[in-house]
Amino acid sequence: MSRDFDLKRYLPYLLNRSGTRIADSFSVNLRNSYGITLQMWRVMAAVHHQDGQRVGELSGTTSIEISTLSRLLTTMEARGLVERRRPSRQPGADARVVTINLTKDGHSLTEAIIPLALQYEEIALDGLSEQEVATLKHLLDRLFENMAALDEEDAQKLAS
Amino acid sequence: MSRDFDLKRYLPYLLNRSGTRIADSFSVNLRNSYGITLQMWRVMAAVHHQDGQRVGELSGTTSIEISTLSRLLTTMEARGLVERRRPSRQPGADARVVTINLTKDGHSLTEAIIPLALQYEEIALDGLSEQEVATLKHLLDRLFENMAALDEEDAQKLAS
DNA sequence: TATTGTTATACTCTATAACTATA
DNA sequence: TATAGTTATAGAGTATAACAATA
Repeated sequence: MSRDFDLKRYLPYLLNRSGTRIADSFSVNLRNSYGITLQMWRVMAAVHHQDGQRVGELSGTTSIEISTLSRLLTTMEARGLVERRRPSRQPGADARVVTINLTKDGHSLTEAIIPLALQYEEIALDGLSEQEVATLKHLLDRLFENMAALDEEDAQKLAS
Repeated sequence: MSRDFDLKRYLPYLLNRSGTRIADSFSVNLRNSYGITLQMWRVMAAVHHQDGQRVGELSGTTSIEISTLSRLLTTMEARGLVERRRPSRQPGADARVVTINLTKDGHSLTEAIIPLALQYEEIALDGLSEQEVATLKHLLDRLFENMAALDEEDAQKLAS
């Protein structure tokens, strides 16, 4: 084992295993209890948070790749959870844009799932102090921002 | 927007977006520079950390589903990165078990990638104090342990 | 020409279950 | 009967590129 690489203290490893563990468990529960996938929940939670997001924007907030998202939206539209809108001919509107809204049913389903989602968060954070929770969330935000600052060009230069 | 559900402060969301951002960027770099996938790297890093793990064990340490892993190992074996072993007829050995080792090439490739992996970690953690890094890693460990304590039976009872 | 979103294709990953060989 | 691992199949997700409509 390499002296300077300790998997058990390697951030991407720690991030991946806690993330997938929560995701996998919640995913099973969503399917069994509500018949939806985790990705559908992510879309619903994101649109619930901010209604009328563009498809590209939504791809960013959900971390779902845009072509996957476009087809996912078609499925969700067919199931009556969301609707696509071409922002009508307002002055200066960009007619290429498509915005996404929750339907009434989609909104109700989201509200119904939220308590379960919060229970999972509570279980994950069990035993942590308010202060620790705040610190953790703050630091996760920092990681995200730090990675955002790394563009593709810079990333390619890393492998030397 | 529901009063008690703030996506921007929702742990699974924060975890997922920082995790996928690091993973996506590293993944592109691994493919372009070394011709391997992120999942292959995860296997290599896990076996590098502890040689001779069983397939089931390795599924746990890599968070890769076991049937996916089994086929991935076949691919990696064909590329000369790892080898499968039936622990030979030692007294009391379980002949059903298959253990995984890095080949010499697999080991060299892993060692070659480690500096890049550490650079990604450094970028993600940029600007954080030693203390903050230690806290973050500790808390991510806690999350993982908390989720491990939740078995499937308990999980099903959550949706009420 | 560039951008927004959709669609097509091939590939990877997951979920489930059947299968083998052991125990 | 149960367990470790492999394999088969179908369904999701990703990567890439081509495409239509609009800017």
